[in-house]
This record gives sequence, structure tokens and C-alpha cells, in this order.
Amino acid sequence: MNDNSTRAKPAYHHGDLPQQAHQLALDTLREHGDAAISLRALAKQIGVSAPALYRHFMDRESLLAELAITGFQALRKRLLAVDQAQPRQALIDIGLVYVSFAQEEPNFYRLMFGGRVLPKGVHPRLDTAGKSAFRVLENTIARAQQAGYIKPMPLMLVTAAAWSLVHGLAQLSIDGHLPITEAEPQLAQGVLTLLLDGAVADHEQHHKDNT
Amino acid sequence: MNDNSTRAKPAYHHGDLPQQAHQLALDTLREHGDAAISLRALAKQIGVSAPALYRHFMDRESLLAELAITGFQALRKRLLAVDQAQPRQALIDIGLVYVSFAQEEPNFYRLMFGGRVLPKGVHPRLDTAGKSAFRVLENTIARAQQAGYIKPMPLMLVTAAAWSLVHGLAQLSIDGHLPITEAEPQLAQGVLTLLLDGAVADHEQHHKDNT
DNA sequence: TGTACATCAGTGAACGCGCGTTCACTGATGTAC
DNA sequence: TGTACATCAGTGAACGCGCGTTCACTGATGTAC
Repeated sequence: MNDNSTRAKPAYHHGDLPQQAHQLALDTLREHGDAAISLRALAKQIGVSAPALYRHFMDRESLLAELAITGFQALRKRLLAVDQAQPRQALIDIGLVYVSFAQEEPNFYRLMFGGRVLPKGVHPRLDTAGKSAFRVLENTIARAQQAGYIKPMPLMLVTAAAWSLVHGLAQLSIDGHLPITEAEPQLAQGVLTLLLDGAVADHEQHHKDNT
Repeated sequence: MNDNSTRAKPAYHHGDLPQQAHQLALDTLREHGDAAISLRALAKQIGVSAPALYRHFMDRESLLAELAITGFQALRKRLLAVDQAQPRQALIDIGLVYVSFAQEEPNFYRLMFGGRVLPKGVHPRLDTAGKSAFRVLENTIARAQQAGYIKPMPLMLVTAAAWSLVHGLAQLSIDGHLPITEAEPQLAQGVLTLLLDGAVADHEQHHKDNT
């Protein structure tokens, strides 16, 4: 009687408010960006009074932080799925996966890395989630280096370079500055390869140790 | 009589409204970010009614676009100041200058590249300004390539890589993800060098042509 | 040099909006005995 | 098994806010003759 579809329609106690709010906020984020998320609108759509949400979320920003955490977990999961057998291919693939995540979920990505929305240090769980996604990238590089594929140099330096490159690619392409689509990742692939092999012409390689 | 200090204080006709509004908005942007800019607040601070601003700016977004244009011009100017004598040094310096601009003017940089605020294609003058700043970077690379310093490959590929790298560095460092400060640009320098020389160990170079 | 007139750059009031958040409350549920 | 009570999850009303923008207007300025 009260469970005819997937969800009951309880009169007073909703029973599933936090999850449903989270899900709806997530949909809104993906479609319209973080700026479009408002607790009032969310409550209205769910059919619940606005203050009800405050039982489950400290404030608007906490909700955004939870969404961002979800995003980092999703990103991490995708990065973990990359085949690690061949160092070179693993490095390229992980970059491509990173970029394609941003392309598939631009609004998610912007929330996660916007800076404006969720400053670092305010939501510890968020920082942790971000770090653990980053660590997948870092581990891949570390492995490649241990295998002797990457030059011996501070891990920090290589990861900073790799992360900067993929982050830049991601941002520029979701803002329409680079002609990269999911269907045409050639440019992204070329760029990643460039970091591996270097831009400098072979006959100029003696310059290397001058800097 | 009406010109005792630098500025007159005319009763009705302000005489300098657009410039003063632009300047004040610019200060607000730098200090508090684009979200803090409101036409009403601006008008209030200047001591003029809010609708007065609509004589000079189509709407809020147009004002933001003008600010962003100013930003791109400033960035371009700095990039142009880089010494182009030595290809390698020019490439590194232009990257460092780019990153340090973002660090000095994070809110400016976010407005210019935020994506959320000013979508491409809406303000043609803005797009032009962005392109002409970008062209300085592109020209530097083209020169280095013509000098034989950069491998022969599509210019687009190298510029995409370089731009992505510096953009990523800039973004990550202003969001506090990388320990780069103006006083300590070593990491930035190391990262830029890495793109030039490549990450792959020398004895693995035979992999190069496999990809 | 003076005057009529067009144009420009302001004004004050108002529209309509949605937001986050707090308050004192009530209805529903779970738990100890 | 039944009942008293604590706790939890909602409610409706309200506070206070600032925003962008439009409207009909008026005061100031520049221009033609």
C-alpha cells in the first residue's frame, strides 16, 4: 500500500532524506553546476521543508563538500582501473582517464578543483578524498620510476609535472580552449607523450645539464 | 575651485564614472574575487545611483568581461617582456612569468580562466584579448622550433602541451595544491625543464617511436 | 552673443527574486521497565 | 504486553539580506542658427 513504486511516500518521516538530497544535488551539479545548488530548491523538489535538510547537513557548503568527496571517489576508482602492466602505457592511460573524467563531468571537476567554492583545509574529509585520488597518480609514477622507466629525480617533481599537465589539459579542454573531445583524444595523447619524451630536439640534448 | 584635489566632485555629472567604476571593480576583484563584485555595491561606494552604471555597462557580465580583458592585456605585457635571445631560457622564463602572474593575481586569473563566469564566445573582445596573450606563448615556441631547438612536430601540439602545463601549474599553485611561491619557484622551474627534456630515462629512449 | 532644442548622464522608487538560516513547535519512533 | 518517556525528524513562519534590472523622470551640457 505504501510501497507501490520503488520508494514509499511517508507522511512525516521521510526515511531517506539525506540520500535523496545528496542524489538530487548531485544531479543538479552535473547538469547545471554548483552555483545552481540551493538547499531551498532542493527541499522544494523533494517535497520537504527547507529546514528539514539542516538535520542532515550542517550548511550548504557541507553538502557541496560531500558532493566533491563523491567526485574524488569516482575519479579515484577510474584511475585505479588503469592497467599497470607497462609503465609507459600506464602513465599515458592514467592521464587520458583523468582528462576524460573532467570532460565527462565538467561541473563535477570544477567543483572539485574550483578553489573558489571549497577552500582547502576547511573540510578534512574532502582533503583526504582528494589526496587519495592523487595518490593513485603518484603511485603509478613511483612504480614507473622504480622500474627504471622514469629518470631518477625527486618523485615530487615528476608528480607535480604530471599532475599540472593533466589538470591543465582538463581545465583548458572543458573550457573550450583546446580541441579535445572524448571521441578525439589524440591531442591529449600527444601532449602526454611529449612530457615523457621531451620537447627538445635530440641534437640539442647537451643543453640538458646546463640548467 | 572645482579641481582642488586630483578629482573634481561634480554635483550631477560625474565625468569619470566608467573609469572609476572600472578601477573600483578591479580593486574589488583583486581583493575579494569576482563573486564580490556587484553593480549596486559599486555604485554605492562611488556615491552614485545604481542605474547610473547602466549608462556605461550593458550589465554586470559586461563589466566582468572588461576586467578580464584588462587582465589579459596585463598578462600579455608581462609575457612580451621576456627576453627571447636564448630559446631554452625564453621558454622557461615565459612559463615562470605566466605562473607568477597567476600567483600575484589569483582572483584575476580565476576570472580570466574560470570558465564558469565568462563562457567563451559571448564577448568577442574578450576572446580576442585572450588569444593575443596566448599568441605570445605560441610565438616563443614557434621561434624555438624554427631555431631547431624544439623537435619538428605540429606547433599546435607543443603549444597545447606548454599551455596545459603552465595553466595547470598556475591553477594548482593558487589553490594551494603545490608548494610554489614567488619566492620559491624552483618546483615550477623543475617542472618546466621536465617538459623540455622529458621524463623518460635515457636508456629507455628506444620506446619513443612505439607510441 | 543669445536662445531653442536635442542629447546625454544622472535620479529615486520599485519590481521581483531567491537565498541561507533560525526559531519555537509537533508528530513519529524507539526503548526501558 | 503495555505504558511513560526520551529522542529524533520533520513543520511553518519569519528574519534579514542583497541582488540585477526597469521605469519614468530631471538636471546638465553641447550645438545650430
